[in-house]
Amino acid sequence: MKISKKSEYALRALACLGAPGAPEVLSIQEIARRERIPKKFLEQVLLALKRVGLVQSTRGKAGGYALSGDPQAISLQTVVWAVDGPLAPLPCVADANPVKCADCASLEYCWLRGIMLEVGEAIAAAFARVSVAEMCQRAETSRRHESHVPMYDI
Amino acid sequence: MKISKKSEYALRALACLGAPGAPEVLSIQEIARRERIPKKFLEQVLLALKRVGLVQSTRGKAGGYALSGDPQAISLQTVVWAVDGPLAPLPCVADANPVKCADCASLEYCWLRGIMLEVGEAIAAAFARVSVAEMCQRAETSRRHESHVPMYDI
DNA sequence: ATAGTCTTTATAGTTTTAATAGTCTATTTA
DNA sequence: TAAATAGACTATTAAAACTATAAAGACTAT
Repeated sequence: MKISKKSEYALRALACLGAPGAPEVLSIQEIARRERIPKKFLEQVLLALKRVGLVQSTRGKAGGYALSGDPQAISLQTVVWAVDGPLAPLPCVADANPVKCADCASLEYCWLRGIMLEVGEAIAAAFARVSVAEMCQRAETSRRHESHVPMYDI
Repeated sequence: MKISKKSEYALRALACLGAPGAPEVLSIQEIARRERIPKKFLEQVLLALKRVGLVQSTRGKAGGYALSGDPQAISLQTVVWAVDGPLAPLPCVADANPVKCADCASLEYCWLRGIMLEVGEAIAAAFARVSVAEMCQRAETSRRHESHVPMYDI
């Protein structure tokens, strides 16, 4: 039940782009440097975010990525969904394209699916509760604390 | 965010052992046959369940596995935990042995960890809401429906 | 034109998960 | 006590998923 590196990087990249005081537009390279994310991998992540419209990009010199849309209105569920697909504990629970398990008589009458459906909804709800804006705020608070963390804690 | 086959098999095996009308003791072979689970793999799953006391076993002829403890009092969280470990979205969120991520200043001040901690709790709570007894009941209801499912639905 | 950037596709490397194999120990029964 | 049946444990293999990198192309501002 772990989230992928891809999701983690996506969240960190968005927090980076939404950090107060940061330039609106940041290049892949710059984000990679700031968040210590492998650049080539980050490229794929940002592309996935772009496909669903969470960020926009400009090419050429001084180009890069910027947040798109209202950070208040975008939940982490949307982000994770964009890079990792549905938050389903079983393939048969995916909202978009549920795949029946080999040994189940039918989708409707699978008891395990019923349970996992509920679990999946709980997971989705947990991510849905946090907006990108709130995440950025939390990150900022954390950054302020970090500078006070003594070295032996690191 | 998928659960492992191991967890799925564990749940199915328990539902099999707790099915009303089923013999108290079932051999690995019998469970494997009923649930169409690879026998040797099921063996490992049942061992994991035994280690935490969810089932008990007897060897020799007429031996096998049986439920242990009160199915009402055991939640699916316990089951999944037994075979897959903590339901943590990130390694730093594990309840028992949290591992700090390489790039975080500290466990306490990581904003991502804060968020994932909440998500992890939501997941755990979702599993905790369902008891083994309830699962068995659901499975039974489902079995009754299955027999009425027309072939073209299968 | 050129430097800097994103885009796309392909592929290599690594880790995790799933499944299998083999050997050992315990229990019943003839 | 030997044969049959069943679990216990350790190790190995196979497959899939995930993470990361590479290379060539396309776009934009200067």
